[in-house]
Amino acid sequence: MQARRLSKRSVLGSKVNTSEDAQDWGMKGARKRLGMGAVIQEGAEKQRANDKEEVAVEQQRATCDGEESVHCSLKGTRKNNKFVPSTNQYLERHTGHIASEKPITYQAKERKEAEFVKCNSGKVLKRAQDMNGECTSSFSLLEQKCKVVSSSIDVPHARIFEGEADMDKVTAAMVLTSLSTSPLVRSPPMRLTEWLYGSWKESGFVPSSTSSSGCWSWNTPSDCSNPSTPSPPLSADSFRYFQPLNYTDENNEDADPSSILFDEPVPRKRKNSMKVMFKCLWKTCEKVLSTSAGIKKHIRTIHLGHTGESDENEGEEDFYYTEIRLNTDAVSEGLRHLSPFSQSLQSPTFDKGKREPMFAKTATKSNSSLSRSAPSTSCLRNLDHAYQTTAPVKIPGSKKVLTNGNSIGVSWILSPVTFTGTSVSLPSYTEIRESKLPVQTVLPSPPKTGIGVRKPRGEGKKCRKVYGMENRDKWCTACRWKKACQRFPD
DNA sequence: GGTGCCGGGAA
DNA sequence: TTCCCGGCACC
Repeated sequence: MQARRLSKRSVLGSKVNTSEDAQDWGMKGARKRLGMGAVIQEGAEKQRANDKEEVAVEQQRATCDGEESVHCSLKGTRKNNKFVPSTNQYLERHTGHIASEKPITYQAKERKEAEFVKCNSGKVLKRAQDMNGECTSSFSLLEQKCKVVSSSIDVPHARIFEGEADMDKVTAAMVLTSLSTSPLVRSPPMRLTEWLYGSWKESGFVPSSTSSSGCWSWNTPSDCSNPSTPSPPLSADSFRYFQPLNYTDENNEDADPSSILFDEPVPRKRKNSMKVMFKCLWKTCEKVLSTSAGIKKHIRTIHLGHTGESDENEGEEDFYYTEIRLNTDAVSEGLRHLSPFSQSLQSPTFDKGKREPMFAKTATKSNSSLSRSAPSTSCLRNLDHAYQTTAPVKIPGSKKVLTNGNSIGVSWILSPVTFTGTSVSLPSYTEIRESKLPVQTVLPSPPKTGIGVRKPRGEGKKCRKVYGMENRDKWCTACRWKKACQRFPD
């Protein structure tokens, strides 16, 4: 039975709340909320199916200002179409998983009556009850602009089989009738990692026979005004779900709600081939937002724990995010792969999971020192023994002019050549691209016969020949020290 | 072999 | 930094 119920949930939902979770919670019924349209038609006749109280797991969606929404799997009870989440469920706000059923560490995050919990690992948890749609008002007070939307998650082909609407739809219909307002309806969120790993299409989810409807819907008992609009199906166009949900994003104009509210997705206007996103570099945090303001707010709020809008530590969050460019331009893509910055940003070997915030900070802060110190080593050496500098090294694929101090190619080209002995990891931050690297003019080397070839012996007489071994004390210091003669230089 | 001097060690 | 020297390349 359990499996049957669980199977009703969407793929995305099943990722959020696995059947294992349900077992652990002793769940007797995991209900999926379904498309509203069909529910309204068949709601009454199956109302009684919801009259009994049962342990349930609700999947809900919370969308907060400046953040992508998260799917929450709440454990609780259901009676008369009212879902009452169990108390003391603390949800990890990014995944929606229940991270704890006990408060961990109360931080100074209290806003109004709700609890805002931050555990030692840095995760910010929120009590499940506050995430519940029925607690929208208090949650809104808590998060101010936050909206909490209860929803299940869509299955693309659900609308095809709307005729098979079943009890679950009825349930949704019943809830609908109690709704009076609704938050802005958003498309189902899809986290970057989930999208990348294709959990949606590759999880092998097959709708059960009891419910083939996979429409994702929203069900906020007290906060619903656009109740019956089915969401667009996930498809190849689901790339657009990269666009994080952010109510206050200034750049959100391309996240046209109308394209989400209706069946047929409106093709997103394409300003150019590049889509710049901002990715949180906090350990284990994969958050990607479309604007720097959004990611800053995310970092400030979630990771740094800054509650207000104070300027305290202003700018610190800059160290914890990076810019990524989601492009559709293959040419520029190839070019960027030549850059270490791009590589560090996009290379699959870039281990984001191991990136520590402090590393990011250090790397960025060392930016200036890096650009100061490392190349200066080269310069010093060039100045010290300019006559014996090694031959110019060709960098395949590089056509950068070394005399351009602002070019990002400078450090890149110099690093493998002159950073000998010490591996220098270049920070992968946007700032370095824009920072004014010290002008690093590589001194032109005189013609050489080859690397490591000594300078031709000078023709002029040296102290040794002039004064002879007998008068060694008359030699110049360099000659006495078997260095290049300073008295009779070539 | 003589010479110039680079590279590196010791104080 | 100064002093010294092994060792290499050039003549």
